[in-house]
Amino acid sequence: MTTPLSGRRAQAARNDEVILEAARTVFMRTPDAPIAAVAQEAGVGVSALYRRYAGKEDLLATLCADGLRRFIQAADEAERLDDPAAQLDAFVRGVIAQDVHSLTVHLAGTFTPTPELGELSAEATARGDAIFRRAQDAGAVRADLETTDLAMVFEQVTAVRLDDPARTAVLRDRYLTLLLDALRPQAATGTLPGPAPTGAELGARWVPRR
Amino acid sequence: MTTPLSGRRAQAARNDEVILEAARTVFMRTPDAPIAAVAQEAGVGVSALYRRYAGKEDLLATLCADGLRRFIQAADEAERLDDPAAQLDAFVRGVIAQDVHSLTVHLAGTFTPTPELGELSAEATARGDAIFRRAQDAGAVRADLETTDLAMVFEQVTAVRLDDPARTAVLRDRYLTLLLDALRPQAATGTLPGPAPTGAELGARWVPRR
DNA sequence: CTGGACCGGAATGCTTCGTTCCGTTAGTCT
DNA sequence: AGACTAACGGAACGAAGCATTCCGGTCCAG
Repeated sequence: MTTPLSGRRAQAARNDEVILEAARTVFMRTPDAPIAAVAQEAGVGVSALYRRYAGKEDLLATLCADGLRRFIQAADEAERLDDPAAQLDAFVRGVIAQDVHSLTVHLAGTFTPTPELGELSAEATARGDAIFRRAQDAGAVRADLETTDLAMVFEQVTAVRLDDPARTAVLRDRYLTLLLDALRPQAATGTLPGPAPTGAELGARWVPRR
Repeated sequence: MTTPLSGRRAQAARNDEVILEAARTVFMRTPDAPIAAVAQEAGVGVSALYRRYAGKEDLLATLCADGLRRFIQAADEAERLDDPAAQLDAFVRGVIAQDVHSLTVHLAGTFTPTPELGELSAEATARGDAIFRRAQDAGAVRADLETTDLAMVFEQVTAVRLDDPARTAVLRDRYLTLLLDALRPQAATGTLPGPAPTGAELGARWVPRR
């Protein structure tokens, strides 16, 4: 009943999930890990991987799309709250908790983008933008910040990384809390220098490097 | 008069500087760049490099020591100011402006450490600690922060990185300003979660990986 | 004029992958 | 029961990237 499929076929179906999970684990830790590392983490041979994905790019693109869906899902969950400030808080924490950034931006540029990824990316951006704007309109975010700054906040917190994943999560929570405090208008002592990142600057990361 | 040494020897002496400068530029942008990239940036052949350094490790260690000295120098300059709060501000901005973090932590672990590096590192840590403590004692820094948090702030701001170096500097200034605002006691809405990083956690990055 | 310090850059040998190949196993079907 | 074959594990292969070495040239110094 847990597995409607029997024997061999069930094993294969289970492997689908195990492999995807292993890939997420491995590439989150090391974006340029070899395929063999994923196989080892999953406890399978490399051929089990190539049976499911045409190549490394294919796997990476799948993971990236998955990451964008998690990003959108984090927006969904956050928007269930009433207060715009609470929404932004929940959204940002959700994105960081799932380490979505490692799954998207850090993987982007290692494969040629598909149309689907473009659409997902556009939706993700729009959703984050909406949440941010509402919080800002509600006076919960200092006026000299823009939506694109959010991407950089993700980038910065994601840079906190130790060998131990659990410890990393705790530390990220620490600095995320610090940064969320910083976003409030009350924290401002002056005006932030420089223009915020442009969409083009952020989008540049999606084009394959070299 | 610009070159007391003549002809061939002068060229060589000039190359010393050009090569080190090129190495700094290249490895700051790409910590795992090939030697050939440094040679190209310097406009020389690879043999000019190997004439001066025993190998890549040697060059990297030199660069790393140089970075630590810049770190200490940033502390020197900051301490010329009177106000402890201003000292901390100047120190942090100085470290980021020179991208010292890319020159030290990001390079560490790619070579076997020398005793000299250990000493430099210890001094650098102590100097940063002193500046931080004074600022905190003066009430300019929230009480739930520790010196080791400073390292993580550097780590995070350094993660802001675009293709254009000039633009990167501007953006880092933007987020550094945001973070410096966040360090003040007035910005706190609660207590930061999780313990700050330990010295051991930060030191782990200096041991060669794998 | 000439020896040799300095160089530029090709050649070398090694390591690290992505991908393919082949023999094996264990459900499945008659 | 006895093939048949989907699904594997993992070694083998070939391509790339790179640190380091080597082999002529070049151009002062003496």
